[in-house]
Amino acid sequence: MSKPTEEIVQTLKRKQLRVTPQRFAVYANLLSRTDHPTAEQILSDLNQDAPVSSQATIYNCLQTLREVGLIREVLLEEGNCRYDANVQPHHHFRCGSCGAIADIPWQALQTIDLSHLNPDWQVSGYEVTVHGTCEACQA
Amino acid sequence: MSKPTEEIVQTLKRKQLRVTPQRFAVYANLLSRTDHPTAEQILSDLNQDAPVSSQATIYNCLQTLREVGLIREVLLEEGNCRYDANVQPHHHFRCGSCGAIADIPWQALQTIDLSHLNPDWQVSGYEVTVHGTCEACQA
DNA sequence: CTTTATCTTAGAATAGTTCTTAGTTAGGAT
DNA sequence: ATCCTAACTAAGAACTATTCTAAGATAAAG
Ligand SMILES: [Mn+2]
Ligand SMILES: [Mn+2]
Ligand SMILES: [Zn+2]
Ligand SMILES: [Zn+2]
Repeated sequence: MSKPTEEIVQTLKRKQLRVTPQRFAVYANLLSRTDHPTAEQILSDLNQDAPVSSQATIYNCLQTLREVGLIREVLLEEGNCRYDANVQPHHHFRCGSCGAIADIPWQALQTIDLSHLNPDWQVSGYEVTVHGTCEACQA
Repeated sequence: MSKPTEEIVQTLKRKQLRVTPQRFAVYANLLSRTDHPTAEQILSDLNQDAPVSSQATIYNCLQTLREVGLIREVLLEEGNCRYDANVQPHHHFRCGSCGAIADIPWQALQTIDLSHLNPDWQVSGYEVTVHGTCEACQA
């Protein structure tokens, strides 16, 4: 999922965003991982060698990136907002033991027919959350 | 979904819980509604006429009721934990405009085949979240 | 009735996130 | 190349949702 630097820069510019070191770092970090980190995890990852960004800026960057549709939130546990640079439709698996979240490709599950739901609703999409235990957490 | 008082009392006792006025009120309130309220909404609902419960007790009750499996959390928007007295498997519809959450009966959607997912995962269940706009929010 | 483990509560504490405000800067304009 | 400024960063304060503390109250068993 990791992209070359120049491609990331172009992606940000295409969204009319100034390419600051912090914003680049946050987006590049999210693109490089598939573990749906929290803001706090991104912060400590970026600053582990040398200070790169403040906490407030991480939150600002995440919010901005979300507003332009480059990243999205994943809400699967209380009080923990996780982020995902994969904005294509896909599903998630969550380990109830360790909290790990993994992607499930859209095509891995059959398409669900939503045509018989409440006709008053204007449906725009859906996603499936699968619950279970990951390999590492099985006794 | 509302149940007679005695039935609620018996349900709590069956779970070895002391039937306090506050705990009864929280559970009865949740049973009487299908809108997946937040702790704050339950609090103000219970106390609107006369003081019935403190904030801390609402949180305590919700946690206890969840631990014994009488209610469950519904996490569909950031920073807002909602509660549901319907603990049978079912799906949810969320209006992206007003945030309203509605139940979708389990049988309303076809069963999803999860047998071809990562075999290292021990799958225990799943649920579908449908996104869209509710009737009231359509222009 | 007594007894006591459980429960409630006000207020303090905590954690995640957002706000404020002053200084910095990316990048278009000159 | 330098200037200009709207956009951005950042430290700390503020805010909000939730949990903790510890002291008094009570459901319900005996
Ligand atoms: Mn994902
Ligand atoms: Mn529900
Ligand atoms: Zn796990
Ligand atoms: Zn709506």
